[in-house]
Amino acid sequence: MRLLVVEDEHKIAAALKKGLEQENYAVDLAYDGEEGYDFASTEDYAVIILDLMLPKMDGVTVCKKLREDNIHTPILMLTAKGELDDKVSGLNSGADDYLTKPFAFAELLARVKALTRRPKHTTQTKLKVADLTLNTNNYEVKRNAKVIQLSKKEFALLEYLMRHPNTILSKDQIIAHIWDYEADVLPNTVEVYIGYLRRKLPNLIHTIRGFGYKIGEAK
Amino acid sequence: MRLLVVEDEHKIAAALKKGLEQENYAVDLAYDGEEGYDFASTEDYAVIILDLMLPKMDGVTVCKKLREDNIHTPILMLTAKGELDDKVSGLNSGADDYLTKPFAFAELLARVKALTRRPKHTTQTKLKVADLTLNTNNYEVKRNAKVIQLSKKEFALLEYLMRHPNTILSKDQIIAHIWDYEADVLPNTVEVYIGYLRRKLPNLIHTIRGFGYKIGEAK
DNA sequence: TCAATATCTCAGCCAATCCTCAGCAAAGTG
DNA sequence: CACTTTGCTGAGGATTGGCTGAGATATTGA
Repeated sequence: MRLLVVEDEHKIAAALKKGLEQENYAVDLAYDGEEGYDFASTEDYAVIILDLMLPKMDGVTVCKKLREDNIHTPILMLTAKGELDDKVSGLNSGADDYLTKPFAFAELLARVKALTRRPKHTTQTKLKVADLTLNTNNYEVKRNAKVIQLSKKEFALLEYLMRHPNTILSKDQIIAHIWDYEADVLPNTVEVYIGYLRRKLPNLIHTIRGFGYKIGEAK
Repeated sequence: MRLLVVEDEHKIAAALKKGLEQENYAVDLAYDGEEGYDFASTEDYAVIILDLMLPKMDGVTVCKKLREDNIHTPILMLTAKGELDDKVSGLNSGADDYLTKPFAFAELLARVKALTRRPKHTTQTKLKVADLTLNTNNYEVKRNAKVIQLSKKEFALLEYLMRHPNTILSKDQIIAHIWDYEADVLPNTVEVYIGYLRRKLPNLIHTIRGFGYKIGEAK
């Protein structure tokens, strides 16, 4: 599935491209409004991720022009913090959803998935690994019918692990996925959260020294 | 595929050129920022490998100027250790990825491949030799469906051997590829690691006395 | 507002891993 | 065979990676 990211901050653009490609999307980048508009009106995208503040042509204008051209590709608008009015104008201009910076990548991914409208059975909302289930609709984690209480971060980490079974996820990947791009947390923080999860869910998360972590049945 | 390396330390520049050429890239070298900028804006490269600290014009400036000229060639920025802020400024200036010195050549190669975005099926992630498979996605090594545990260095060495089947790799080549250029390890270290691998994976790695090692079926 | 909870860092510990060394084995040479 | 060169391997010290308890700071909720 092909996505367009229109974002002038290269750091963010590069991070999104990398993350989305890991999730098997094909990603095109545009660095200003005009370029974004050109791409969007030439190519056929599943979703357009569009920053609000852009050089040459701002997001709202891009959005409006596309809608005038009868291009109804779903648009996810990125707005800087505190620009609440912009949210409104973003939605009025024809955007389908918005996200406030700084956001965690996992957050963006969830919205993109919602917009691609993969019917429910494709976007897994009930994840299962061994005797553990995680429901992303009601944020409930159960092990053998017993509910486990998790904090927000613990839940996000567990969800990420469970969405990538049989995959080793490095601490850096985990940080890039769970924390927002301004956060700058230490790898040790991941170790600590893995520790928390293991206390509540023993024998499920495995360390692969030098590489990262992996979830799965006891070996 | 043509690459540009902009690096003032001749030792590193030469090592990169040599290694990349062995991987069938054509490599141009530039030794300062101005020269690098000239090359980059004249020729057409698949990726630009750009040191941050450079005489005449630093990497960030080169990067910014190129982007202003609307040259969006993927840039891999090399930053010295401990210059964490530089990472940020590197990405903000328009670089697509960065690598902290000192790095192992294998590391750089992986990033270059990621940036040229040879789609997944072109960059082999599942290597196979005889009854042995190595998966670079989940770092899993299997022999006849049986998982073999390897340390990081062991894995890197095995991957290098498997990526060059029917090729004799000398100890020096192995050192240049797996260890970073500051490491300066003895050839004997390679012998030791070959020994470790042989213990875990008997009858696969062959010594060609005087030349090096080669992986393959028992002869 | 105050207490409970959550987030994140830090320092110290332990164990796996890395790498060197020295002695031995095997191969090559006259 | 004697001698040299090259490779192999067990032992062990140094280094690194990962885990955890303690605590400082931020956030939430009564």
